[in-house]
Amino acid sequence: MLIKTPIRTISHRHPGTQPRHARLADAAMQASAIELMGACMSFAANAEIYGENEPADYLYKVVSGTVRTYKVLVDGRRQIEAFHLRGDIFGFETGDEHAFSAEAITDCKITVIKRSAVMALAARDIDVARQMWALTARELQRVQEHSLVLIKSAEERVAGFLLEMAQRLASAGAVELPMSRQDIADYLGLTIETVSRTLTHLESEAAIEVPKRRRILLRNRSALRRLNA
Amino acid sequence: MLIKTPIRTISHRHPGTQPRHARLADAAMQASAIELMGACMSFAANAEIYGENEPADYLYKVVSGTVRTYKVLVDGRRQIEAFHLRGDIFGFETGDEHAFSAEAITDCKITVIKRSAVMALAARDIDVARQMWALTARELQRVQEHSLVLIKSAEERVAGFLLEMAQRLASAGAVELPMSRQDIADYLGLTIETVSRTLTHLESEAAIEVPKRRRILLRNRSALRRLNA
DNA sequence: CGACCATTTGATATGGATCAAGCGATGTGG
DNA sequence: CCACATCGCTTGATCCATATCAAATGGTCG
Repeated sequence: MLIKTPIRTISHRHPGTQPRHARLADAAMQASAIELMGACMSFAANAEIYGENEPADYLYKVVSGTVRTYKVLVDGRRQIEAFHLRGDIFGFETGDEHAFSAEAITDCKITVIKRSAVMALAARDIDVARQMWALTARELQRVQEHSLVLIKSAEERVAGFLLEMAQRLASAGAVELPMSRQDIADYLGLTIETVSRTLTHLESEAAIEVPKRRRILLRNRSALRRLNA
Repeated sequence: MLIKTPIRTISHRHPGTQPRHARLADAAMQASAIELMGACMSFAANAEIYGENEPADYLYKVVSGTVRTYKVLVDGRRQIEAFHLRGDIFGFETGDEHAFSAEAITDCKITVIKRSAVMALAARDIDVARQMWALTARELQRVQEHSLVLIKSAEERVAGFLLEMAQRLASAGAVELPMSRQDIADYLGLTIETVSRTLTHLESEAAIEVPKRRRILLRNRSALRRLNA
């Protein structure tokens, strides 16, 4: 069970951006208060956004592009914890250090929010506190679902992944994957070879079609859903 | 990857307990406000506490005994999401339905708290809101760690499990396991045979000692920690 | 004592990892 | 514009960890 993934670390540190103070006008609306207080930053593909064990001073919201958060185990295996797409917020860890590393998969624009500002806000404004709670709860749900994936067979994992991506990318027709096969493998706890073979197999069963490597058409969703157990 | 676990469902429904209103004196202390508002109930070993998809109207705190929360996949595989020991709070799901089922592993005493009461409290008292957030965040962290377990080898999983239990049960010397081998297997995503064999193997390596089936002595923690990767 | 259930142990099968090679798209220098 | 290198991915062959099937063991409870 050894997977040696070469780790790229094109560092690209963000400075101590001072967010201007946010207005609270519309705290009930989805993450609105949080959105207002951020500073926008750009990251090139494969740039590091933050590293494991760094102080978790910021929250991040994806404006465009895709981000992976992951952990590298002592023996070099990499487990991708999540893919973060446009609109997703990530980086809110429990402790005051990041438990995962984050990297841009594609070129990204990301809103960076000082955590202490959010916390201060949450201490005064109950709606902000509840919003943060809701975000954490949703993340919990996502991780719970993902950990169910990890006990399934390769085919079930890949089918589930495709359905998840189709849903989250809200793509009519084709799913345009932003991530490499290696990323998918490390997300699903499989090897790149198994992911590749499974895709080939699903294609031979006419469940999917792969016209380009990163473009996948879901031809038979119910077959995929059936596999999804 | 088929695991057929016979599911026991000795039903034992709890009534609509009306918690008396809580005092807020000491909200800063560990879950104190929450503790005060509960009604205590008893569950026999293997009794169902709640089922998947039931309305999640209550929160639960283990006073004594051990609880498992789990999900049964369509094909009969059972994945145990968590073991809840004395002091743990469980049942706070994201939606308004339980995403998992909960059963008493041993005879249990459990404090049952009406969720709406907690929510009402949280809407007024920011400390309660933050406490709930903190609990959710801790749970998130636990699940994240558990999902890392699921990509490891059998030996790593079992070693990790023993260390986790030793820590949580805070047991000097021996770990007294409240759960069966089948429970352990379903928690670790292994079969009962593999769990058994792995324990035997760890014993033959003098990393542990198993004087009784449910009692395990950790003889060489650093060896276990090494395995834990 | 006898029956039952949980657990261990043994034999075999298999899904996915590993090792190795081939392929196709993209980019680069001549 | 084409040879050539490179990179990401696929395909093939083999191996191994863990599942599966089957049986023995031992602890518990009537």
